[in-house]
Amino acid sequence: MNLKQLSTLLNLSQTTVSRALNGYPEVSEDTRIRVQLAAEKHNYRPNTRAKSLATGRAMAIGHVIPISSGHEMVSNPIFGDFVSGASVVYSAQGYDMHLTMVETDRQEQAYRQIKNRGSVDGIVVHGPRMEDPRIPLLQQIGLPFVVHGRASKDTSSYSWVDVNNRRAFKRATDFLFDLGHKRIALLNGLENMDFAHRRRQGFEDSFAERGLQVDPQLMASQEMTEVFGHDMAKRMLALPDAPTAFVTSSMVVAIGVRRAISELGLVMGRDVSVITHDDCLSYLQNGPDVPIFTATRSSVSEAGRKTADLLLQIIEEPGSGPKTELLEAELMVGQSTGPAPLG
Amino acid sequence: MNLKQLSTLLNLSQTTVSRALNGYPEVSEDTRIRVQLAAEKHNYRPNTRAKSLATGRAMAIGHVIPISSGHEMVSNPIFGDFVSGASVVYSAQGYDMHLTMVETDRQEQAYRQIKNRGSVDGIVVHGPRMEDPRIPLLQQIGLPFVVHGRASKDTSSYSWVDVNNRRAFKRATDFLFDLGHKRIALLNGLENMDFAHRRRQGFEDSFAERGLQVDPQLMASQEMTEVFGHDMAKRMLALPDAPTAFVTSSMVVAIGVRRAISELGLVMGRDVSVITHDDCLSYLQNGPDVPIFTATRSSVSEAGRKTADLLLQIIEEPGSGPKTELLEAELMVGQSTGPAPLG
DNA sequence: GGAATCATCCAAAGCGCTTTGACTGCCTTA
DNA sequence: TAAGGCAGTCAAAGCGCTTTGGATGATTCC
Repeated sequence: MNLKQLSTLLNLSQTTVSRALNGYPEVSEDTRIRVQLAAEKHNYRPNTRAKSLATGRAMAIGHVIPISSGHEMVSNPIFGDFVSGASVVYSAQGYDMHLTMVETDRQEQAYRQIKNRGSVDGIVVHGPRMEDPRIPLLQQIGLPFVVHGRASKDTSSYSWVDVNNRRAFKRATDFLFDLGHKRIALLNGLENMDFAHRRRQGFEDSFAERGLQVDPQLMASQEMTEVFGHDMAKRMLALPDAPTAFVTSSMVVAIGVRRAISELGLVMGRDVSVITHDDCLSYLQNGPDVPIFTATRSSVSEAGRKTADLLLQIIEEPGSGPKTELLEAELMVGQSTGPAPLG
Repeated sequence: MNLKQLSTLLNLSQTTVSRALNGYPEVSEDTRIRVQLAAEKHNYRPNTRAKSLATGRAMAIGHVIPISSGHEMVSNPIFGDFVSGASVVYSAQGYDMHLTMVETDRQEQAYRQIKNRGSVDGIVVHGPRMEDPRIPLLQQIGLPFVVHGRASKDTSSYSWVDVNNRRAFKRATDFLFDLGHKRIALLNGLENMDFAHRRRQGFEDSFAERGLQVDPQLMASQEMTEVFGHDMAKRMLALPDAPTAFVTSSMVVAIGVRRAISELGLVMGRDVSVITHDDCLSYLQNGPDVPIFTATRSSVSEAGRKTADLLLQIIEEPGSGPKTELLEAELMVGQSTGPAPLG
């Protein structure tokens, strides 16, 4: 059933039917109701492609996920939750969501293509690097966008939604210092990712405030996997001057650390403390009542919602300038931290 | 830059330019090259919406993810990897991917809407239940689809890609029996999900083959979280006649079991054995050399690729009948299993 | 030499929708 | 009573592309 059929069926012009359905005032209440009923009855929906051709609005948002082409591509575990947060906003406002996964080295082409094909009104940029060419590119080609995260080295103004990673990791480290820990290790994500760099800064801020130096042996930075957490923790705990506390960048890494700790016959929270960042992933919850891990917590699905909100605002009122939102992480005390062991 | 501009620029008709770019023979090699060069230079891409309006092909595939509306929606951790597998296939063949997340109770409306709006050529059905109304619905409205998984109670013929869950879980259980275990527990996903039901069948098959009865106390079925694995294992291990082995439905659950085991001062692989199903999620890898967990392994991103392949085949040659693919899981021996402890 | 063939190219219709501009009657207003 | 306003409707243009059904010469064939 399309507009034409529906309109001949009703003995009306396509114009009138269209107006009736889209809530224009130049239609009598009687015919509007008649039209709506008929549309309902025949399950009529305007064809998206025709509609957006005519209006110039795609009513769709693109999400572009960079994937590393080299080895097995690591799909970001955060992604599912982020997207499901965003999708709530989109569907509430009648937008569709398009997904594109692009190898890191084909980014530019991909974004240009997206722009020219005109199938989305705006896009969300995922996984920004410290210096990210996508941002100037998108500004240049004039496609509305919001970044999930930031690109530290980009001083231009653009829209983003980010967690205050630096502050969160400073607070986490402070918390451990306050408990009397002195040897504190950081297991971070890959530091070409912007968020990881900021987290390291927060970690170092805390040391600097106390006039202390970070021991490079106690910092590692890799893909955030369970195995990384385990292996690194095990290696560090075997050092002559082993750490008594760990700060980790994700729950999965913390779980690896926990495994290392228990393999060494130690008890987490007593012999070794662990604080992790917790993205509140739906399938990796941090315990029900008292959390398993003490954590800096910030919901990534919430971030998805906020990002989508911002992007739709920007699209609906162009020229309103860049919008940003900095989310603060909560510091939730769980069972994985305790006072530094004596001696 | 659109077709019209490009063609006036080249002093050619839109027809010729279009044909040149789409590889039709009625164009001289000279002009074809001239056109292609110009298109390249001005970064021309045909507008997707116009193109699909004209051709009737959307060149896009929809993925519809059911989300439970009630509590915090649990986004499937599998989803990211599945989708990234599928997206490789799509982009290789010039298809886009559309994502829709729909509350479970609004499914029917959503699918009808997708069909009528005509923005996709086919869809992938995620998370089938044992008796899933989406399958007859899609058959009725005539939208090509492939199910990731199966709906046991639906006897009609439709296309699907699935892991042989029943066989995998039978083999896992057999393996434990062969190691001398007698008290074996199953920590399963929600059993209204088809895959979970099949896994339970496999588990029970193994018992039946030995003339044994499953102890209902040793079976649990819930959302597959770490906390579920931990709490359930702890409860079961406290039973007078505690299990010596666990079969779990996901790595995350197995990790919870591991925590329970070590909290009780036991050693996994010696005092208690664990076999899990491993979806080969990119961010939750099961150890590098010798896997941490003995596991039935089947890559979900591979399943994504296969599903996408099938769906595109179905779309390109309609009427070729339903296609199916049953993937066998490998049984990988790791460090989490060993002979049943004596006494 | 005229007809038939072929290689190239083009004008125009059409995909399903929105939107502009115009056209009806009918009701006010001066 | 004539002019103006208004509510309700419609025909047609246009969004950017593909595709049908010719055109136009150039080439070949009898």
